[in-house]
Amino acid sequence: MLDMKFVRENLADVEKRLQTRGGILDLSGIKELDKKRRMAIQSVELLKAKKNSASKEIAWLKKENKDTARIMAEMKSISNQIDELDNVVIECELKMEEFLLQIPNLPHQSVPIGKTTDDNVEVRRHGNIPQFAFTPRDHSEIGVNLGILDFERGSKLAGARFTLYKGTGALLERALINFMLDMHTCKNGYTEVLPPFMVNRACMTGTGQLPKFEEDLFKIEGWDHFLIPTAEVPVTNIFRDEILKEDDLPIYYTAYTPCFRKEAGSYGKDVKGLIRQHQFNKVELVKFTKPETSYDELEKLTLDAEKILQKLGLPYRVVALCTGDLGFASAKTYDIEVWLPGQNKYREISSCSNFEDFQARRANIKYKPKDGGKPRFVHTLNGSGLAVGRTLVAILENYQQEDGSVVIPEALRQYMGGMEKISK
RNA sequence: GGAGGGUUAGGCUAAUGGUAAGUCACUGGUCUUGAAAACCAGCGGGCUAACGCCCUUGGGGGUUCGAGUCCCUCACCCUCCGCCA
Repeated sequence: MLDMKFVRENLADVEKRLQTRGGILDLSGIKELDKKRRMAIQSVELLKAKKNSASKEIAWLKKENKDTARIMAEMKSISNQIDELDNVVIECELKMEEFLLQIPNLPHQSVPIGKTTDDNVEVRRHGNIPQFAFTPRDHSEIGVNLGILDFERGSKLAGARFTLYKGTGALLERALINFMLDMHTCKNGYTEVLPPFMVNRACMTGTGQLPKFEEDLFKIEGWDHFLIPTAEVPVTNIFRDEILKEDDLPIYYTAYTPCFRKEAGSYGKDVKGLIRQHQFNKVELVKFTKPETSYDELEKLTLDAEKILQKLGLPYRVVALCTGDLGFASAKTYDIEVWLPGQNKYREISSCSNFEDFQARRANIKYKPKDGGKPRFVHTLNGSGLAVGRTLVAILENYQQEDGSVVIPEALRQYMGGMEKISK
C-alpha cells in the first residue's frame, strides 16, 4: 500500500510512475476523498473539543448539585452532529483504503521501462550451456522413463497439475530441499523457520495477495483461511503488527514450504511436466531491513539464490524485470532463469524482489530507530532460493546422459547416500 | 464438540459510569574526567502554516450528557474435559 501523504504530495509523479506498469490509473477520486476527509475532521474535532469540556463541566455541576438539564440537552444534539461527521470521515477512509489496497507499488527508478517480458533486461549470465551429442529429452520423458515421476497417477490422485514423485525422484526432491536450507543457514546467514502452510486473511492482505488476487488462491471451505501460495506470506507476516528494534535489523529468514496456486488464467500453458503445478515445493528467502540498505540487500539476496545454481552447476541468467512485468507489490525484481535443454531456453526458477515499505505498511511492520525517533516502516524483500521442482527439472535435463540416466551433481551426493547417478 | 478465563501504549500493570494512573525497557538532556546513579523530557495515530486540538483500552454495534467500566456480537489467546496424529 502506498502512503497517502506521499500520494497527496506527489500526485502527478505517482500517476506517471504507475502508468509505466501498463493499465491506466486515475487518482483524482482519491484526491477528492482525501480533501473531503480532512474537511470533515477539522469540523468534527471542534465539536469534540466542545463535548469534552462540557462533559467535565457536567461532572463538576453534578458534584455541586446544580442543574445540568440545559447543558445535557445541548450536548445531546452536539453528539448527534459528531456521529454524522464521524460517519463521513469513516466512509472516506474506508473508500480510500479500498482504493489504496488496489494500487500496485511504485517501480524503483532503476527499473527498466517496458511493457512485456520482451522488455526485460538481461543483467548477467553464468555457466556454459551443455552441448549434447544426441537430442536432449525433456524432463517429463526422462523422469517417466526412470520411473521417478508419475504424472498419470498424480492426476488420478488430485487432477491435472499434480505429480507423484517416486523412489529416487522423491529422494532427489528432499535432497534439494535439505541442500538449499543448509546452504542458506550455514553459509549465507539465514535463520530457518517452518511456518504454517495455511494463513488467515490478514496475512494475505499484508503481503498483497488480497484483496486483488483471491481467485489465484486455494481457500479453506468454511473457514477464512487460505493455503499459502509462497512462504513469503507466513514468513513476512511473522512480524505483522510489531515494532522491531533497529539493532534487530537486518533479519534473514529462510523457509521450506509447499506452495499452492490455482494458476488461474494459465490454461494451456506448461500443461506437461513439472513446470507449472498446483502444489510445488520452494525454499524461500525473506529479509527485513532498514530502508537505507534494502537495495544492497536485494543484490545480496539475489546472489544467495544464484549460489545454489552455481553449486549445482546449472547455467542461468539474471534479468531485471521491466515496469510492465513487475509483480503487484514489488518495487524492483530480478528473475533468475535456469537453462532447460529440453525446452532450449531459460526458464524462471527464482524471483527476487524488494517491496520497500509496501508490504510493511499493509502488514504494519515497523522498527524503532536507535536515536529515539518515531517508529518507521521496515523494508521487506524476498526471493526463491529456489523453486525446488524446477531445480529438479533443470538437473534432469542438464545432467541427462544418452542412455537415459542422469548424473547427480557433486554437491547433492552427500544428501543422497553418496549416489552418483540415477538409472533404471 | 463442551466448560471456564482473558485481550489497556514496546513489555508489565492500575482505574465506585466522570474522560486512561503507574512501572520497566528504550532515546535524548542535565550533572560527571568518563561511566553509573539521580533528576527532567520524549517514547501509538491523525488534523493544523503554527499555537494547539482530536483520536487510541482486540474488532463492530447498543445504552448514556458522558463507556476501559454496563449490554449485544465477532475475532483471537489461554486453561480444563472429550476426541485425535
